[in-house]
Amino acid sequence: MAFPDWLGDPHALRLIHRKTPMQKTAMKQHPCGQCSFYADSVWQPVADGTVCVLSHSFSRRDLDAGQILFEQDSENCGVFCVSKGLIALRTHHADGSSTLLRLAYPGEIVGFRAFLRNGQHRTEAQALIASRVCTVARRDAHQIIQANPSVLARLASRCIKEIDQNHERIIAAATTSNKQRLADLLLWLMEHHGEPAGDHFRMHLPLSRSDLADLLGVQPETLSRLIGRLEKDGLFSFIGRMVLVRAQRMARTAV
Amino acid sequence: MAFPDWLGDPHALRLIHRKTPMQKTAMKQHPCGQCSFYADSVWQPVADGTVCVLSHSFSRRDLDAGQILFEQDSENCGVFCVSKGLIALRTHHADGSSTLLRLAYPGEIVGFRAFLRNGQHRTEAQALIASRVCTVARRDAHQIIQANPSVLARLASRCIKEIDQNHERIIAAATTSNKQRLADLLLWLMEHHGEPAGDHFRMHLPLSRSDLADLLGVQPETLSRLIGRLEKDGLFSFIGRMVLVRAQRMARTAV
DNA sequence: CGGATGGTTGACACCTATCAAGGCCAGTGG
DNA sequence: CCACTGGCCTTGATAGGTGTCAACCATCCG
Repeated sequence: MAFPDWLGDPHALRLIHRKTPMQKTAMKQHPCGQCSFYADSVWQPVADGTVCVLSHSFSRRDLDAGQILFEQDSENCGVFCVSKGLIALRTHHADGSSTLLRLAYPGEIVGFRAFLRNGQHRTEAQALIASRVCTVARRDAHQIIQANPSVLARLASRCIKEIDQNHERIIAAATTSNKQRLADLLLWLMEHHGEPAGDHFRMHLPLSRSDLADLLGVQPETLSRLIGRLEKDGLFSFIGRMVLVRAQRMARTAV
Repeated sequence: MAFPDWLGDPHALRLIHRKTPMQKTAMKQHPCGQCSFYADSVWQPVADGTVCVLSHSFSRRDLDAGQILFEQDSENCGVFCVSKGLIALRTHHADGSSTLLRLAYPGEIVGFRAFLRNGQHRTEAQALIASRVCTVARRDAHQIIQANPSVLARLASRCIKEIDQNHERIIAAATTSNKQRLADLLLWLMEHHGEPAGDHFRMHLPLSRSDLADLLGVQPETLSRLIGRLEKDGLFSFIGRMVLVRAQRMARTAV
């Protein structure tokens, strides 16, 4: 299945990693050792004595759908890693409206901008579905980075990934129609949330219509009409937040 | 004058720094010591023995208007710092069209994504006006970062800045009209390239119309009409690439 | 029941992309 | 000198897309 570049590779962090016996020992003590994203974790390079610091300031937190992980303009209190579920990053504007800027899936880091600039969050993080987030407290995270610069390198590489995605999003907005981008977005979401249903695929949308509209940069009314047009094309069906896609494989140029 | 957030603060790096005698000595040996952006240079933390490595792999290059600094899909060969002029980062698409993604002014770093991912450039860098760029070769840059992690921290902070700007750009695109964003963009460019002319300000646009259109995410024909509408409003005048703005101070809500 | 929320639909004005044509200007070659 | 060309930009016509305002519906909840 073809994916829209501006959303990134949905499976980028879903990797199976083989472990040597030595690595297995290290993983036992490492707080991320149990995590399926261990190999790509920004904390993976932490070893030896520093693991204690990491373990000490490490905390897991379960979030219900709709719950807020951190508020906009709040002080950063650490580095958050999504372990399960789906986190939405949005900004609230002065006029009361808000814009959904990014989705963060398991394996992705959240709140690192505020952490690196040692300041306030410019976005709000909200769990869209039941989620689990692992946190490393700010003070200790700084200490760990001090002791182990390759953690910083991994953080930087996440930044690069995000800049790349932003660029793809800007390019997609300039070169692709809204209808096509909605189709791309839906197929991409289907990769995460979809399940087979006969010859179809089906999912429960984790996003409200207005969040979807934000991701495309259009008004909710326009989104509603885009959905109508997609449905008329016959590839998608919509029943509330249930979405069915008829073709399992759909080229980006097919719509 | 009010600035559009999505373009960043045009004076962010124009700072006057006081120097202690000790700093003055360090600056004499430091290749960036003469640069007016020394205090904020990503290489500023480099000191002592490592300065030799830095100086050794340091090279300056002057570019004419229109000249290419690096090509898209070319291998990264170092970290580039804009010292003078204006660099445009654009991507070329398969269909022959291209999109201007970012402008880099003196003090800004260019090509660091390819450097950090140790791969190819995804954008092309072109000098829009006569420019000077300082380069630190890749191999040595990696060595310097290894020896001095705070350089990496500064690079990461540049990444954060770029992500912030991308976010502001996405928000601006979703909440502001194209006409308003063009006015914002012109005023922002005026800060860099404008000069007083009586009670007006005047500048020679460093960008073609189609580059301007790219920055707004519209077609060139639309840009031409937006310019016409701005001119009709009376705040701007256009004669080819010469732009006059009547009011020195113009609120973002004034258009 | 009343009200809030989330979503859809309609009407309308406006904006934009697209295609086509033409103007302006610098460079080129007769 | 002129004609020609190509790049850059503008303008016009037109169809289609989008924002905005408003009404409406379904659902949930106190």
